[in-house]
Amino acid sequence: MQYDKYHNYKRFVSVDCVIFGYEQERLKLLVFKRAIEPAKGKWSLIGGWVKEEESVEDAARRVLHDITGLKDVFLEQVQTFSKPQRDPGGNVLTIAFYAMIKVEKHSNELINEFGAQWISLPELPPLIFDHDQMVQRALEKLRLKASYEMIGRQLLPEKFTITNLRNLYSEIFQKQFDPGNFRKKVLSLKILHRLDEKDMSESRKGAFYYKFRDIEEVEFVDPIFKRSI
Amino acid sequence: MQYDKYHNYKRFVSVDCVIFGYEQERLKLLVFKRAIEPAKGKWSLIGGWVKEEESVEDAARRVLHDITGLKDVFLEQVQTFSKPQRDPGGNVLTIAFYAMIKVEKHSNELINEFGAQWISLPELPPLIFDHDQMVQRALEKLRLKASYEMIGRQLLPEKFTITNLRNLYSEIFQKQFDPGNFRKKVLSLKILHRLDEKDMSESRKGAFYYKFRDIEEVEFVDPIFKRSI
DNA sequence: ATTAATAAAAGTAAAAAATACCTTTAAAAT
DNA sequence: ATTTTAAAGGTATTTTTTACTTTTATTAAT
Repeated sequence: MQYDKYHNYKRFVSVDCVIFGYEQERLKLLVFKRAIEPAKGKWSLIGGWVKEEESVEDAARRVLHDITGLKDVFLEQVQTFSKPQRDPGGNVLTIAFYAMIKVEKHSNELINEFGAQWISLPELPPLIFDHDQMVQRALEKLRLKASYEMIGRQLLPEKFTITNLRNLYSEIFQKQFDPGNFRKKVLSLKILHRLDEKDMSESRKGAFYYKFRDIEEVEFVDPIFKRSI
Repeated sequence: MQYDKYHNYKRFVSVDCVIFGYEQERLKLLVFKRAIEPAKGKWSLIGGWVKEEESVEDAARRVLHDITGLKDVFLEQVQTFSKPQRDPGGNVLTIAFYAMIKVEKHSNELINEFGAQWISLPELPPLIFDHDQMVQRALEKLRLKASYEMIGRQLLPEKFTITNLRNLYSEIFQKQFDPGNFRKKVLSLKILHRLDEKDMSESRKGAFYYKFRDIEEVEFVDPIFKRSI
């Protein structure tokens, strides 16, 4: 390697994952009891070392797979955190990711084994190191994404009602949306497909189940907000 | 250090900077003739090693200062690039940043010394490694930023005309904006302060110079696009 | 001194999008 | 048959965006 003389510029590199899920009409985060010192037993995000022969995306995907048993998870970089003192155990630079997973799909045994728990945002305990910051930035990213495209495909179960989708948005933005206007907006995007089945648990009339149309069918998705620039 | 047993997870870490400037009514990038092997003499972004005792932001700021002589430059993370084979010289993980600087303010001697050049986007030559990707992602970030807040404070000279600002936006988005509507939008944000002086070089009537109001004066800046969510 | 030329500045009308709010509907429970 | 409920489907108002027109301040030419 030509850069060997620069060996003192080497750093520990890890990834940390902010894992979003949606369960019982609440937006939740998968958090863990940390398994190693320092801060062993404290609440934290799940993370892992980045191996020499893998990219940070590969590492995050590997960590997620080890924990949830899931492949093909939605994953996006949040930001790199690199203050030399951020981790009292050593000078570790870490790349934060956020993921969205369908809670009902992942393997619970793995989660129990790792001392993990799904916790809704308002109930989230303080996390170790700068993990609270990571959560904050991940939320910002999620909100930004949700504001220019309709998300839910990665979080909601296969079939869901418009009310479920609206409630997901309420959870993400911590505000209420007008049911009629939200429905109008969502349906105008033409990304959903109505099933012939209804969810009868919430009302007399029942609410039609919908599912997201396959991405291949959807030629062009309008942004949620039309903008000129 | 408690993590010493994990020493094989150490990686070379560098930063690379996409430096935006605005000169002669064109959005430009500061690119460099690479000084070291491999790819010595080829066009590249400016980069540097991240030292053990600094954050990646500190490193990027240091690199920028060394090149331009400027402090307090606008700087934001773009994304981490980490494919093991991205740099043929070694397995280097790099955090890309983008910066905006006022071209007229920086020291030209430093730039000449480093074999640097301001080049407009359409004229940009192919860059080494994955630097073209970095430029693309930086541009996306810049566009996103410019679409929800009025930028220009970091790129334009102290005083400028609305036409200058509109032209900057045209360069960023590669499209024309209606002069009347752009003016109306910009002035409605109340972030500019009109001077009593005119630029007479572009028209008989002359165009008033403006400058950005101090950030302290500006209580709340409307986003460029009002959105509900 | 008057007029022509120019981009800046200001204004106006139409279209589109967002918002607030109202009515009807389908099914279940009484 | 009636009541109840959230869902579904409106409608009217307001706000924002877009397209286009008119006026203005100044210089240069006549």
